[in-house]
Amino acid sequence: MPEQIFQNEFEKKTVFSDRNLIMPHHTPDELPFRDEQISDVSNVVAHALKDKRPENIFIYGKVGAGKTCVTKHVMNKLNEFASSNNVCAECCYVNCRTHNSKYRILSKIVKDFYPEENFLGFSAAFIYEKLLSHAGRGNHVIIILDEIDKVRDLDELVYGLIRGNDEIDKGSLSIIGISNNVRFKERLDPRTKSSLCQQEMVFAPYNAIELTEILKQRVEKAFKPNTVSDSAINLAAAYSAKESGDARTAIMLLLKAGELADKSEKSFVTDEEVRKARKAVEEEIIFSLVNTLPEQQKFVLYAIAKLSLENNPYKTITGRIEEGVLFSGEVYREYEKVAKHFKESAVSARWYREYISELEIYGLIVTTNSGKGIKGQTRLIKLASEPAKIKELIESEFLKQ
DNA sequence: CCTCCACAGGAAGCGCAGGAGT
DNA sequence: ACTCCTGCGCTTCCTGTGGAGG
Repeated sequence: MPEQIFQNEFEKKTVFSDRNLIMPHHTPDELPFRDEQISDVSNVVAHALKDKRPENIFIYGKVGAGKTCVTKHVMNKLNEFASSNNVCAECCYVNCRTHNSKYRILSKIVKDFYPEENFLGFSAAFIYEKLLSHAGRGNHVIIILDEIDKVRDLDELVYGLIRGNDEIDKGSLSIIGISNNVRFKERLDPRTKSSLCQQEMVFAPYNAIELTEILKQRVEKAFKPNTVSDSAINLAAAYSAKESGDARTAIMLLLKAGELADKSEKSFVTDEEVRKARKAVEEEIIFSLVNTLPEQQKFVLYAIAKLSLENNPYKTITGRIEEGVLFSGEVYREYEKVAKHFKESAVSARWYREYISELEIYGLIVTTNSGKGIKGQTRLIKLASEPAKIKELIESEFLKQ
């Protein structure tokens, strides 16, 4: 039986030549339209090769604008160059989503330098000293903090690392911070801010033309020749450019489209696959979004979906007629019923409004302020996607438990 | 014009979990 | 091991707002 499955899988036709090259985490050798940024980062980092401390860099840009790719690319090149020329400069990459405190970051860095030793359970001070003595031997250490906004005690971390430079005669410590959150910089301690932002760089999102070129390059490497039509690539680029200019989702879109082609045993990826892939990706996002919602918020969303289905007689708003539009108060009362049904107590009306605002930020619902024709001031709520699907999704979630 | 309605959203404060300091 | 502190989710209370209706 397994032999049969293996044999089938082995013989299965595929449009991919090397699927790994189109996975989201893969760092490509070439980064189109980022030459300027690469040389900017390299110029700063290059000081380390001349036994000088590179300035700290703060890189800001939206998701999928190539921030991580560019820094990782420069990091790899620098590490290569340093080791082949016997220079004591090294980069160390930390993703702060998983290492989100000073202690975790420091242990991760030290562990990278001494892979054979185990630092679990050692005090923060010990690990800090270990890092300092490593740098103090003449090493120029550049620490890349990706998603730096996720660090809980960033002020202390930055302060500690900067101050560390005063305590060592040789070598140095520098930071490259990467973030996609604009407002995060504002909450920083002014001293942290000024030392972290010695050099500031902004990565603009890609436009449709650039995305097309990026996708073409990836397709050439990851797909078999002539399996992806030009218009499919253009479509994927156009979708992503319109929404965010995000290269990562554009690439994901093509990966998904390729998978769909394989599944239906087609040997080409066309517009149709890209369109289907987009729908699938959207649904996946909604699915995971809804799944991670707190229970009470699921009740609220469920109440909205339920009412949207029931209230089919269209609600009239002066001048226009819309389907599935609900009043805030009406939803709250329904939500109370839903919560009661599941034997949970409902949150207060005030907090329910916070839930509504949050659901809107997530893009699960759309709200507008009531205008003329409606008593008082209230919000009109509408589900952003199909009510039946949302209702079904949440119902299946609760049946599982 | 005033009052009422049906909410929006700010401010203060409460209870709790979990991390830091001792 | 213990306190202390802090952030988080939430409630309570309150003021503000814009249209309906008298």
